[in-house]
Amino acid sequence: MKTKPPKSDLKSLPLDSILRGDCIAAMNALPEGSIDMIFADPPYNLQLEGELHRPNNTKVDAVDDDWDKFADFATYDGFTEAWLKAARRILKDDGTIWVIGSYHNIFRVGAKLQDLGYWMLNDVVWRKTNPMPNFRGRRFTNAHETMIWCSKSKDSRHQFNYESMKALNDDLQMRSDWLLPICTGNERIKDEKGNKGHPTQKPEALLHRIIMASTKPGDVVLDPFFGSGTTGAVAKRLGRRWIGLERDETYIGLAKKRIAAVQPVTDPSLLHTPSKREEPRIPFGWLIERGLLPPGEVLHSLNGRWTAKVRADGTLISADHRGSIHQVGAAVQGAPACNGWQFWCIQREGQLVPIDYLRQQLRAEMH
Amino acid sequence: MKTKPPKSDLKSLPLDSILRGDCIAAMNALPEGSIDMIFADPPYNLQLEGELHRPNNTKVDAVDDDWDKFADFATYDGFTEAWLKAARRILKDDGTIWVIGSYHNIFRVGAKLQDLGYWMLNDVVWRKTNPMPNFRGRRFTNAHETMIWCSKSKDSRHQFNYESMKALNDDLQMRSDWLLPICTGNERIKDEKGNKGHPTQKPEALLHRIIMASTKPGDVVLDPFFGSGTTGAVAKRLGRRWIGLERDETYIGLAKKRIAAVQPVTDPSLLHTPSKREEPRIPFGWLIERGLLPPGEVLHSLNGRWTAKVRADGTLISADHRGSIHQVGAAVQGAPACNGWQFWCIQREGQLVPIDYLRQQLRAEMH
DNA sequence: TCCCAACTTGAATCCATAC
DNA sequence: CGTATGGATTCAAGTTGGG
Repeated sequence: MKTKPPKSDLKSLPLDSILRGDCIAAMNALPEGSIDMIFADPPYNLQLEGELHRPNNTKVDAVDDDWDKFADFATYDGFTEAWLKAARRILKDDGTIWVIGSYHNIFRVGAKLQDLGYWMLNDVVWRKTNPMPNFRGRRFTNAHETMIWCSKSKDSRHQFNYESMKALNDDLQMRSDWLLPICTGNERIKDEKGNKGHPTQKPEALLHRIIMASTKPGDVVLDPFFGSGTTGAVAKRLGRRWIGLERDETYIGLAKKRIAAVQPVTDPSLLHTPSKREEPRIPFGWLIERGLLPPGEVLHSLNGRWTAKVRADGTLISADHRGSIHQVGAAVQGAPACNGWQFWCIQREGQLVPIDYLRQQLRAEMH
Repeated sequence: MKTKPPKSDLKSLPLDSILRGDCIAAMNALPEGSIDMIFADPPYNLQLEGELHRPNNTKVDAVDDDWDKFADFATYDGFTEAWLKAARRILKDDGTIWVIGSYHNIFRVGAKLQDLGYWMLNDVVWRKTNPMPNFRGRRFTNAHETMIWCSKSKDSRHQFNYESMKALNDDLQMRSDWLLPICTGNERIKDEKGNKGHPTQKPEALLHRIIMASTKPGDVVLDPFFGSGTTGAVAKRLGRRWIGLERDETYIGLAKKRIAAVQPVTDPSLLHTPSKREEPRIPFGWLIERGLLPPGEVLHSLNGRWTAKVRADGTLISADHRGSIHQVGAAVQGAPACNGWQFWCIQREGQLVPIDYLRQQLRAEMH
């Protein structure tokens, strides 16, 4: 895509402010080709039926707001198409858009993005360090959300701050899976009654990474579903201009107050927020999945007095006991506890070698 | 969804074999409602690459009339719809399907799954320990692929081996993000010239987890895009039946040889993890009938705050409430529900012991 | 002031069976 | 079919409050 003169100048934009009303109408009222980056956190169209309780009988405070209710997929698709079209018109030719969602909506959003001519650059997974567990034990813990990052079209020359991302990631290329905690504690905006101000507030660290990756200082960032204003708060801190669109007057009030308190960072060297590198925990079961131990293999205790068989799910079974390597190790000895990694051994060239040896092997393979 | 008699018996299925030909035709020739789980690794929409290039080099702008590209997506969508429909017909009512893909195709596949009435259970992210780096430094390293797990419909009662997954993950719930290496080294199938036999061979560890999570021993697993046969190899090892569909004779040859060399785990106790849910039900009244508890015995709540008396018909009576162990437990606490087996206790040697202990005793006596 | 235990909470399509 | 009911099920952080 060729570099063009901007279709509008900054003065014609309602910079650093929140526009109240329907986001589609508001976007249609903005000048064409004027926005550098859009971050959108649209309704997810959750389809919840009854109530959900934790095992301790407390009720989960679910998202049941009217703004998340759609009659059916067709209605949701129509809404998605309408706002994505409006967004595409106001985006600069080299601008990009981020959309976040869960499995309830993200596949529909992604297909629509492609249908409308957006060009996918990445899908990025936000892995939550502290997701809500699955309380009924019927599925996998829903521990991530998906973001889609697109340019306006295939030929766009999008902004990507490769070096900044590399620096954020201990000098390794930033991957498409990001590990970040959900928004809790002091960061979570409260209303005057002390309740959570918005049910789906996103963490500032997430927006920090997104804005740092795909915009320059001074760029205009627009958020059509502004909510509690995380996008505006981080954009202001990072020296970007921002525009928020929001229907709900209460959310607007909370966001305004929040953003007013933000101090922009003037010294760019302060922007370096190194991410923690995670040390992967290695469950014993992974050795079986990975073929380092076959199901049915016999393990021997270090002293040779006991044996146990490896099961396909990573538990052990001995004459009288079944459970984890630690549990069975403790049980056969009648001990209160046992480190199964050191206690159980395999035969290697006539020697008994603790299974911890295999774990070290696996760790090395996983860096 | 109610348990129904199977619509076909195992004898009518081409078990543990590869059918050569088009997967849609092959699925249409199989009996309805006969498959427990489908794993599908469909082709990505790679023909898109060249065709998006406009001959006149005009920018992609007004999306609605960009019918060239729409035609490409439409072709892929038509193919996706056809094979997903055929797959849904042969799936048992309580069966599930897994589909893996990347951002090139997974959003279209996901939307189509929903449109066809499949019910999403999870989207699962396969995080690669060793992804291909991004050479141009214009995007994030593409370090994951996405899998969608669906039941046939909203009312299905899908198989999920919660305890096995928990065991595989050091006794913590298995999350929706899985860290596994890509398939390399000895596991990678080579052709007779020593080149890689299949371009997108999936790691056996991935299939191990999928099959362990969502099937029982003896279940029938079908893979409509069989390729190098990873699904068959792991299914055989884990005591499941399998059917592979594949067009390419070369891949079929490689897969047959590979699967023939697999040693199945024969001991069922290594494959099946019992769960509390599948234990036979013991009515509380049986404890009284069998003399384990005399009528009039006083039960104490686990925290010692409440008491209730056992009546001869197996109900309890407290100061204000009368009913089952669960009902009275819930009522005294003012809770929406209560597991009376864990809540109510008897005195044994000065300790409060949950009545669940007596249930276990009774279960043991009944083997 | 420090420490530890107890309590709270988060975008959730979260049950199975008998009658 | 619908309705009633037995009874299985949670992880990581942050906050609160007492000793």
